[in-house]
Amino acid sequence: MLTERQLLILKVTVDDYIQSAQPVGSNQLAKKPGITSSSATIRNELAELEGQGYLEKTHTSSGRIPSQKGYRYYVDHLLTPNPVPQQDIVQLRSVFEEKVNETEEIIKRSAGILSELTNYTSILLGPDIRKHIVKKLSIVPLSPGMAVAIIVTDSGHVENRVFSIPPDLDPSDIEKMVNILNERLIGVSLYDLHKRLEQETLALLRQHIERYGELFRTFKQALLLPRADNVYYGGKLNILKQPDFHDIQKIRELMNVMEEGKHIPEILPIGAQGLQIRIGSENALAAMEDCSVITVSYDIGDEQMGSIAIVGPKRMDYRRIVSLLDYVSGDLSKELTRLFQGK
Amino acid sequence: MLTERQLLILKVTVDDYIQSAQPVGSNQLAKKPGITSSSATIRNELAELEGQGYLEKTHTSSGRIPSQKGYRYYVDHLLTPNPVPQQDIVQLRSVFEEKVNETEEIIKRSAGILSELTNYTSILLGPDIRKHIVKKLSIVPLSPGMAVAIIVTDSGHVENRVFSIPPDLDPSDIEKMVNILNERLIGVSLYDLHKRLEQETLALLRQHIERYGELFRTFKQALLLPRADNVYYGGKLNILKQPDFHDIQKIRELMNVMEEGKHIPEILPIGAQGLQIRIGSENALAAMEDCSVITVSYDIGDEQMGSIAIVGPKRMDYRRIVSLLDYVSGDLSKELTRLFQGK
DNA sequence: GTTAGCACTCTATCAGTTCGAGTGCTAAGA
DNA sequence: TCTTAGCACTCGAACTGATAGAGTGCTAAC
Repeated sequence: MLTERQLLILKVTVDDYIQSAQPVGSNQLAKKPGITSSSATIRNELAELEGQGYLEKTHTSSGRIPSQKGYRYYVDHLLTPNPVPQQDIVQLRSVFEEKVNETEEIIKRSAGILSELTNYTSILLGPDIRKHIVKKLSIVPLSPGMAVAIIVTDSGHVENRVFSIPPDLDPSDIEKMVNILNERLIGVSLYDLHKRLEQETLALLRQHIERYGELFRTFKQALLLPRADNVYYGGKLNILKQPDFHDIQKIRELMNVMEEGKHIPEILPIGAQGLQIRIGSENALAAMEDCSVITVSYDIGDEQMGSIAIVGPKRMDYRRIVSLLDYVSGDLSKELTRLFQGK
Repeated sequence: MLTERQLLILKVTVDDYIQSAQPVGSNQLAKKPGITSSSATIRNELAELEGQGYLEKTHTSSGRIPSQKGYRYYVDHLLTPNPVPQQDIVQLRSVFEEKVNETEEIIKRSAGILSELTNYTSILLGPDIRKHIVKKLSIVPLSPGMAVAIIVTDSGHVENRVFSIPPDLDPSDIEKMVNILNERLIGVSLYDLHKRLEQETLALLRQHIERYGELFRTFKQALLLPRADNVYYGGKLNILKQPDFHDIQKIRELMNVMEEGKHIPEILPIGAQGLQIRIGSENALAAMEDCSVITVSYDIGDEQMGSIAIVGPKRMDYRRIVSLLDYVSGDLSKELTRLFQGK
C-alpha cells in the first residue's frame, strides 16, 4: 500500500523521467512544485518505493527510474488526461479537409500525421478487406495468353490479379464467365469468395464454356492469395530519434519486427476493445521489450474496423498519447462512418 | 602516372579494405600473395599513391584507406569481373519459377532477393506507368453518391480511384459515359489521358448526358494525380548492418532520403544507359556522401523500362555487385520481354 | 632500385585520480 | 513518531599519465 505522499512522489518521478530521460534524484524532486518534504524524507520514500518494486536504480548511487511495475501503476492510477491541443486537432482534421474519398488514403495519411505529432512510430490497421462484399467482378483480356481479373468491393476497394488463359480462348467465353461470376458472386464477402466460387459457379461454367477447366483453374489460383496489405506505418524512422534507443543491433531487431507484416498480430492486440497499453515485456515480442505500445480500435458504423497503435520507448509520453489516440479513434470512427453511411 | 607495382598495391589495398573495413598497413600488404616487395618498399609506394591522391590516412601513423579518387580509379581500371555464383543465380531465378505474372510482383521480389544476396539496400524502379496504354476504362457505382473509376492498361496494371457522383444520377448515364470513354480513350497512354479526356470526350458527353458537368469534373479530378509508386525497395534496414554507418544521425538522414519518394530522381540517374557507379560525393545528395550507388537499367523489348540500384557504403563490394547487377539486368529484361511478347 | 633498421608518431587501453551527484544512515529536533 | 540536517560512502564520468603496439618516414647499406 502506498501513502498519498508516495503516490505523489511516484507520479512526479515518472513524469520527470519521461520528460528528461535522466534518472531522478531526491534533490531534484524536492525542488518540484507540489512537493514540500525535504530531500532526506524523499530519499526515505524513494527507498520504500524501490523496495516495493515501483522504482529502480541504474547503479548504487544513481537517481531512480521507473520500473515496469512503476510505469504500469502510473498508467493505471496516476494518469490525468490532457485535452488535445487545438493545433494538433487542426492538423489531424486536415486529412478530411481535402476531398479524399478512399478509406485507405485517409488511414495512410492519418498514420503520417500521428507519427509527426508524436515523434513515435504509428501503425494503423485498416478494415479487414476480407470482410468486404463483392460489388462487381470483371475480366479484361490483355493478350492472347493473359488476362487480368478485377474485383470491386462495396467499400470501393479494388483487387486485381493477372492470370494466364488458354491462348486460343474464344472471347465470348470470357464474357460468359464474367456474367456467371457476377450473377452468382455479387454480395459474397472476399472471405467466402474462394469457397463460393467452387460451389456456385463451377457447375454452371462447365455447362456453358467449352474449355472451362484451365480457365477456371488459373482464375481460382489468382484469387487464392489475398494480399492483406491493410497495414499502414507512419514515422518508421522515428525510433532513431529516441535517445532511449542507441544500440544499433536492438534498433535493427525492432525495425525488422515492425517491417515484417507477419508480426502485426503480436504487436496489435486485435479484437481488443478500447484503449490498451502494453509496457515493456508485456509485449508479446522479445524485440519489443524496451518499447511500449498504446493501441485503440476504431469502428465504422457498429462494426470494429481497425486499430491504431503508437510504438515508442517505455519512457513514452503516456498522457499525451492516450488523449491523442482517444481523440483520433473517435474522429476516425465518425468520419469513416459518415463516408460509408452515404451508401 | 602509376607503375605496374603501384597499380597492384592500389588494387590489393582497396580489395583488402573492402573486405576488412580496417586501414591497411605495409606489413599486412607485404604478406599478400602476389606481392613480392618488402614492407619498406611498399611504404614508399604507399606514400607515392597517397601523394597522388589515391589513398588517405586516418591519422599520421595509421594504415591507408582508399580516397574517393582511389575508389574511382579502382572501379574504372582495376575491377576484374567475377562470374555470378550458381547459388545466387538459383535464388534470383526463383522469382520466375513461381508463376508470377505481374511485372510489379516480379520487380518487388527481385528487390527483396537482391538485398538479401548483397546485404545492401536495393532500389528497383519499375516501368513508368504513365507510358502504359489504356486497355479498358470502367466505372462502378458504389453508393448513390460514390463510384470507383478503374483503368486497366495493356501491361495488366490496374489504376483505381474513388470519386463522388451526383447522388441522383441516372445509372444509364454512367453507362453512356463509360461507353464514350472507352470508345475514345482506348489506346491512349496514361500520360496523355488527362489531356485527351478533355479534348476527345467532353463534347460527346455534353451531347449525351444531362448533367455531365459535375460528373465529368470529379471524374477528371480523380484521374489527376497519377500515383507514381513504381519504386520498390529491398533491405532498407541493411544499412544498419554496415559497420561503416555508426552515426545514428547520419543513418537517419540517409534512410529519410531513401524513404521519401521525391529524391528518387537524384539517387537514380534516370535515362542513363548501362551500368553506372557513383561514389561518395559523386552522388547528388549530401546525405549520400558516404555511400556508393551502382545502377543499371533494364528493358522490355526495345524500350528502357526501369532501373536497378544498389546502395551501400563507399567500401562496397564493387566487383560482386557489378557482376550481379549485370546478370540481373539481363535476366529481368529477358524475362519481362518474354512475358510481354506474349501479347 | 630495394630493403633492413631505427626513431618517431599516433591510437588504444588501462590504472589512478578527482569531482560531483546521489544515496543510506544516524542522531537531533518537532 | 515523523521529519530533517549532516555526514560518510558509493559510483560514474571525466581527466591524466603511462605503456604497448601498429604503422610511418627516413637513412644508410646492399
